[in-house]
Amino acid sequence: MTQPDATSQEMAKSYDPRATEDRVYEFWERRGYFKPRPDASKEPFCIVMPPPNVTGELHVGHALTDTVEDILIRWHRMLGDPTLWVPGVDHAGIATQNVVEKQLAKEGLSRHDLGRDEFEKRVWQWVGRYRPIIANQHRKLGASADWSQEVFTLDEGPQLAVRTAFKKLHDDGLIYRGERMINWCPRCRTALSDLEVEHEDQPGNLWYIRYPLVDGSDADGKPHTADEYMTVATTRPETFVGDVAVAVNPKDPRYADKVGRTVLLPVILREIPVVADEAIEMEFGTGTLKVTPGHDPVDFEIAQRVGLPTLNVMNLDATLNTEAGPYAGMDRYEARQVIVRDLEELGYLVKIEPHEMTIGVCTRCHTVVEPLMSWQWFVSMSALAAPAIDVAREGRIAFVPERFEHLYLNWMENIRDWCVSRQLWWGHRIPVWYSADEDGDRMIVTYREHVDAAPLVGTYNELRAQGITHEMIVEHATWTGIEATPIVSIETPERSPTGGGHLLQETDVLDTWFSSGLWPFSTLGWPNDTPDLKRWYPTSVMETGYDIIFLWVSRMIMMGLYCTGEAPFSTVYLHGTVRNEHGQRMSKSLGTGVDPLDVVERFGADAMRYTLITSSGPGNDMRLSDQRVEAGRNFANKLWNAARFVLAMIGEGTVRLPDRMPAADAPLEDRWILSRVEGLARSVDGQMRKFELGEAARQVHEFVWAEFADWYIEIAKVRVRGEDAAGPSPLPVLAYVLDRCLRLLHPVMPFVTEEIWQALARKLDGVDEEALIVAAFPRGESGYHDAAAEREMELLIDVVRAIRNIRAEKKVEPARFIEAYAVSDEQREMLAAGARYIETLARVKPLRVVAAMAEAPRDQAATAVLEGVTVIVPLTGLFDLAAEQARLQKQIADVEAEATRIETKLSNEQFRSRAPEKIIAVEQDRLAAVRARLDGLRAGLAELG
RNA sequence: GGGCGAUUAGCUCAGUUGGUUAGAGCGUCUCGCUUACACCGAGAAGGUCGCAGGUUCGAGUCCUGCAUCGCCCACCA
Repeated sequence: MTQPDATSQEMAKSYDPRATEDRVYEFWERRGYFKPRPDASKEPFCIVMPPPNVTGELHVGHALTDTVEDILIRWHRMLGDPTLWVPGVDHAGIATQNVVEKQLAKEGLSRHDLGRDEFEKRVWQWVGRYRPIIANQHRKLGASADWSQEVFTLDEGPQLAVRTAFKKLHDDGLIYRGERMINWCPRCRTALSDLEVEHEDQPGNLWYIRYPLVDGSDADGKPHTADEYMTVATTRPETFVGDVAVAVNPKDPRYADKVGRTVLLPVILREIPVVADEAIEMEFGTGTLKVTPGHDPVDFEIAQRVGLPTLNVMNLDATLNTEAGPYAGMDRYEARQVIVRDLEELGYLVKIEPHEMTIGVCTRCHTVVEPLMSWQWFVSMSALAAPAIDVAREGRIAFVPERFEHLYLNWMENIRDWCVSRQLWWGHRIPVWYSADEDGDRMIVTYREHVDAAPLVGTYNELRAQGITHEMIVEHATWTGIEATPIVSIETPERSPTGGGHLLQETDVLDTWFSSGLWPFSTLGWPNDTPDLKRWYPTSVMETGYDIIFLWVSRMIMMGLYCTGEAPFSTVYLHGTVRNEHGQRMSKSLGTGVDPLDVVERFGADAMRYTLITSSGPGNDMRLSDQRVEAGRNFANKLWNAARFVLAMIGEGTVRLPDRMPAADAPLEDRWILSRVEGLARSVDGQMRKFELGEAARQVHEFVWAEFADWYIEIAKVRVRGEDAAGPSPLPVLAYVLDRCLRLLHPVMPFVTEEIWQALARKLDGVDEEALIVAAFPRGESGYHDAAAEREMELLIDVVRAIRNIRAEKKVEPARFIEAYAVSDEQREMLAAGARYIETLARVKPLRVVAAMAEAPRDQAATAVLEGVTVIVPLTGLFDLAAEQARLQKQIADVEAEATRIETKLSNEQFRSRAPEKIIAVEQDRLAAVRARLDGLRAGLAELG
């Protein structure tokens, strides 16, 4: 077998990710390991990657996504499941349009200067630049995705999927066009869905304005105002020009006699009625609401209930329109100032109170959003939501962590229709056409040939009558077929069904999340019944951040069920938000971001992956700091050096791995480490199945460092170097355990493990796998479990620790060998066998294993009492009687407290009668052990005098 | 106004069905350049598990209330 041109050279003293990662990745990719390997007998495992926006480079949130998904993918690949990870990129309509517009602005251009076609070309150039950058970044992170399957949301396939889904929804009556109150971003100049509006708390004012009540009319027919007023409280005085009524609560006695009368709007001099509606809170302000149905959703509803007209007083750029009389043309905030000033001058402003309020802003540009009436396309949600609620309730889709299911259900149960049309140029153009020949008078066209020229607005026929050709309209205009009949078609129609040939495609595009909702199956070929779709759909796991459950996850579930009849995935795994070390959200503009590639450059991808996956539990936010990544890097280095040692031991030869349970007379430490690594594999398997990926990684870390490196390797050194190297070689076990560790760790730290494994595998007999990435993942089914070995070894370790502890406390020079005794009856044989390890590891020479205290010197000796063994360390010259007494007394106090605790528990009748027998037995055993230790400690103290 | 999460060692976090004396990393202290690793090794110190009740033989873990912080949802102008 070949290897990744890798470790033919000597292993460096410390692991260098930069010298490894790109080469190893290239090896995997060249060998085609990322492509699924078919195995009809196994259940396929498929993840479709959440497509990052083409707006720019990956941030650390993407690194977490890649890490989690790559761990799952690599794990399943190693389990032998046919495994596919589909990568992709999102066109991100509004976001990408904004970045490209910003770029244009630097050249002093707007998109209108270029025109729609040219602008789209510019965006495609942007895409062409960033797609490879993004793909390369995924590679740097180690993502083992099948790059031959990479999809862009504006590729042919997804385009067809979008048109097909739109058509199906429309034909089923689930997409409709209508004039509704929507969120409008005056800067992006487009409608937004409710989810694209962020709510911010802002200090504002409550302006109290009084409207004079009308009392009959003057001789000239103009309304005559009485010296009575209705005072309203508003946060938006500028909208008073759009008021159509003043509303009070029908139960409010203060205003009962006013309902039915009219008031006169100052300045505008429009007479509007006083109406009653339950929605008015009597306690708020004056209990009187000015009703502005054109610019407030609550007011709109009131107007609908009471039967009042809607008045739009704003242009799409948030300046006031001609309805605003003297204020026409002013920006909304300028108008606010002028209007407040005017009202004050005219004596209509009663007072101003500071008032905290929440305000909606555009997610993309943070401009304050304007609620206004507009013709848009909507998806009717309730019918789509019902089955999507069922799949979660019935457990056909599982949420990890579970708590997010409630969040999902709560939102789904209160779902509202989705405004899907966007007045943008970048995106999936709505597959709707209007027939100019037939509906020319029912289409409003906005024609603009030059940017600086004011647009011409009229019906299609009116513009044609002015000499503007159909082609010019197609090129330079936007239009909306307000009352025209939409022709919905998957393919571009040649002519309308009734014959008209001048067709104009709807100029709006779809919300980016519309195509995102189709992602799990549009990437696999839907609507065509492709082999990929058959094989991989429904997918296995959808992994993404909990912050887009509504925006994305819910829509995939609804659209998946609707379009394919199946839930698009069986598990939703949600990760948290990665913050910087100060707990701040990452933000490019605030400069609080962490560049994942920079972290990879400094510490290596493995270190970052280990850190990301172990830094918090599933669904929880985390903080990423250099300090933590350093720990990950250190771990990679530790593993590297452990491997370096093992490989050096093996030298030029090869090793045959153990293939059966070690015999009972095999060395204790062999039986111990084999049992431990077996238990580790079983535990990791369990954690992985529960999606506790971080816990799995931590466990391997703990094992590699604190058991394999600290103890087994140290003991193996003694075995290999001792003069009595006649015993069995530790090499097979050393190699075997290292191999297990590499396999278990590979999904988390793929680079360093593959690099080491390639070097190791060449020295192993009986390994027929060609690369770790496709090697079998251990599941702890080798049958090496040995509880007795684990217990005995633990005791041996405790003996070493006890001696080290005494040495440190008594300040014995580190290099000096001292004499020590291990007194034990039952464990004599085991201690004798392990004596040479204890001697080396604790710097003891000699260790005398004796059966009774009488055989050990008691004068000027420190004592440590363990379970079944007492350690005696003679300290002639270094001994301090008082210190030793104090040491023993402290230990006695601790152990006595423990004994008392257990005694109390065991003498409790309730405990004895109600606790399970197993627990009682455990407590009894513990008490016996603690008492034995206590006896030993007391005897030791007594002997000191 | 609802909902969710967090609160465990100086710091950042684990602790997944309730059951030994609650763990890790980093930091701190004392030693040690011992031929895998100073990105290391040995030893140590450090925690009333936010507060108050409750359930239980037994609670960091379950229940109730409260506090602080954070997030999400929501039409009080």
